[in-house]
Amino acid sequence: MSEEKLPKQSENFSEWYNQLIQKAELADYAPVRGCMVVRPYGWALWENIQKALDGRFKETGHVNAAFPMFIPMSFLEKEKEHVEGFSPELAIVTIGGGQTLEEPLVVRPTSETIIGHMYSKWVQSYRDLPILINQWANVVRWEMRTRMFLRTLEFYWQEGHTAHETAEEAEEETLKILDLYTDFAVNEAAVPVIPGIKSEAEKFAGANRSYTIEAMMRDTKALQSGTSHNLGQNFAKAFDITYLDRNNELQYAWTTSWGVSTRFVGAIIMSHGDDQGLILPPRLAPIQIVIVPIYKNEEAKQKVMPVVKQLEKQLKQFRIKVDDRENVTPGFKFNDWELRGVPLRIEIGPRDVENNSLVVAQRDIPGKEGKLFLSMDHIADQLTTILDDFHNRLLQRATDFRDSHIHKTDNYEEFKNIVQQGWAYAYWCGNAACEAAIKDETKATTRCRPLDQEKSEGKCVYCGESAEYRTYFAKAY
RNA sequence: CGGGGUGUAGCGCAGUUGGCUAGCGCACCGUGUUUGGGACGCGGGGGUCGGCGGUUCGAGUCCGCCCACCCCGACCA
Repeated sequence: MSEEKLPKQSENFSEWYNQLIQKAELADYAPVRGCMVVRPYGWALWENIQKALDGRFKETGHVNAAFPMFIPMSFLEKEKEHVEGFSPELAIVTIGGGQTLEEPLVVRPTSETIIGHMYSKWVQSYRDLPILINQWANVVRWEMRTRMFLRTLEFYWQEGHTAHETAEEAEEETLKILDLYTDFAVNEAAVPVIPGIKSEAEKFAGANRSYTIEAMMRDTKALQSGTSHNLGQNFAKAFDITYLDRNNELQYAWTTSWGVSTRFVGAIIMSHGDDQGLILPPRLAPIQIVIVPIYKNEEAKQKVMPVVKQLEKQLKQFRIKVDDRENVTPGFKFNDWELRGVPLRIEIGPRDVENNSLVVAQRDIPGKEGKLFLSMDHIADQLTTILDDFHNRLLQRATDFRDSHIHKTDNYEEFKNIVQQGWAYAYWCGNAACEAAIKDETKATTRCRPLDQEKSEGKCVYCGESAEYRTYFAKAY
């Protein structure tokens, strides 16, 4: 429950974000720098994200397993790019049970290495492939600068790790997962994302190719919201994942990895929230509908509460909460649940009981405009439709916002202005030097080259050399 | 790691040139009146003043060291 008003998004987006997380009780600062405690409301949201993703993984033939959190230091060192990428941010355990360990143990920053090690034991023949394993886990990356959900020392995620017979199958898997992530983001979270390919500089340490779904937050910054990597044979060679193929010849397997983390909670907060607080997408919201009973005295309460209880039973198919707190006023409750982003609020007072009606307030439409005055008849069906419409409006609003802040440009001066308040969509020659110079001069990084883009003729927005594709450039989290 | 800032009740803060039993708002507990857009009265509980050491008759206040966190930078899937 919170008393003071939230800062306005337009005035201080970053404070808005930090305070909202605490006031809405999604998470709290832990006593360790850079770590967070995910509170029940935040975790319930994450659980719904998990459910939506996990179902999709299972439908596409993946299974869950669990690998250890401790990884021998030497494993990390087996893949050169991988260790170079991760060594600055490793947490390393050197003492166990009071004894200095013979070999330090790394707290996993990601599990390619230890899973690669196991796959080399499990894979002998092409008949053992593909392996399609996912794990839900926590990982640790010792970041310099942290932010709740977006970048914490420890975070929760799923990491899928697959091994395949051929390069083609691995690439197919990588793209299949990118599609799955896109479908999840759009249809569950109402977060419009742009699926694309990462530049060499931005790709995963040890991957041949990294794909991403990029989302625009309401301050126009980009957030990488999920990634899918084609690891080629890099890890197979480092960990000796070999198999006898159909011609009885020894081959290295082709592997992939992919992940979505608690960072996605940040994506939801910053894609949909407004000055009143959170707006949660109905398919993921821990509470989809809150019922606030309204009465002035005991007599009115006796009339209202039985109807509320009856309605609660009738609406079991929804994630529903009756706010029967006696110590706060309905007005307070309205603001409280709006802060927490509950999509729909049902108000039932004596007048409604008389009329067999109720009031439904929609979180995304402020004030009286958003209130629907409905009959109790067929109320569940009505609410189903209202929630679907809600989802569609959220998605539409986020998409419109994004599209109106993306600008195509072929001029570097214009480019510099665009990335101050949006994304630039510009030709880039692919040269890392241009990418680095742009980052240096504008703070904008390459986000991705969208997959649905046709090859065309253009000139790099920075150096003027010929270029075949446009790339999104933006400031990013 | 560099620059800046802050540590006093759960949160936000005040506490003057060192001086009485360390205060205020919100939150919390009890109670009564309230309740369709953030209610109010009355009565309560809660503190090793970040830590250690020093100066002093006396330290939240002055000095030294340490610790933690925040912001900016460097860094970063």
